[in-house]
Amino acid sequence: MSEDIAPEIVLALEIDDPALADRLAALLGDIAGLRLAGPGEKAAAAIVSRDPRIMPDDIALTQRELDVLALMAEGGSNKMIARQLNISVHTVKFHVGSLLDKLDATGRTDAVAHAARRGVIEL
Amino acid sequence: MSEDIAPEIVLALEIDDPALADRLAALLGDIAGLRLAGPGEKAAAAIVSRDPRIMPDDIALTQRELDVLALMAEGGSNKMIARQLNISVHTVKFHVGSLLDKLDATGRTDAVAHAARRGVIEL
DNA sequence: CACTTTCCTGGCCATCCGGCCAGTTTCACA
DNA sequence: TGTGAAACTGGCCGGATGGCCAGGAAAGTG
Repeated sequence: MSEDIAPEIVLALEIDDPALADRLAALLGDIAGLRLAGPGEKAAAAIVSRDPRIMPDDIALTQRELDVLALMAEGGSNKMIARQLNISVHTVKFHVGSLLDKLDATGRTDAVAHAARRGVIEL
Repeated sequence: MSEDIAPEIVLALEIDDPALADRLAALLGDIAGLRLAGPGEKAAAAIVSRDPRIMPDDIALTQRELDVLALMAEGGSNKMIARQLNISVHTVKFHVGSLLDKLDATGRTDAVAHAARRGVIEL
């Protein structure tokens, strides 16, 4: 038993919804063997939002937009995405434009970041 | 009173490491107001692995690179980043180039995605 | 003192990106 | 049938991006 007592498990709380975050913090705040991570602290695991952060209907993404978005998140250029999906670069730009619009992003990098934050895509 | 008590928070436990998963399950198993999700059950949040996917030393990012990276993740253009950091666009490009190199990315979008995956930045 | 690292700046240029215009097809739904 | 949404394609063009070259200044280390 050199493995002396299990060290505390440090949990990062990464929840956007303040209400939910508060409730979780309260519930988890004083459990022996478990501690919430401070800002910037390294954690063994994180609690992340899994609620289908509902996307307002008017900005629901179409299947094709999701296809393009996924490839964007992989760092694909318009040209590469076009090849992957067997469509023209123009069409890719068209979908990218819609994505920037719907995700309220300034560019493709911003679009991917927003989508990831909203849980639309998983990095 | 009318605010009838907060409903249970359902947490999904998505940890690969069996040991860590077991310990967490044990710790969280009987907390009032909180319940672990069954298989397939929808959860309000999930506990995911956040193991410090260590960054090899040779790709350690400098402070300035982290500054630029953070602003990139916010969708900032080279010009905007330059203004924010009070440096020239050329210098921003220089740091972006280093980032693409170190993160093995094909472009700024890819760089941000990689950095997020590695836990270098938080989206 | 040399030496290295980090940070900084400039020019040049091919390519990519995103916004604008315009159009066609297909399919579901009223 | 017509009306709309989605997907697709094209041209055009200003600006952004990224790679290449070349340097300089400051701080820390041997």
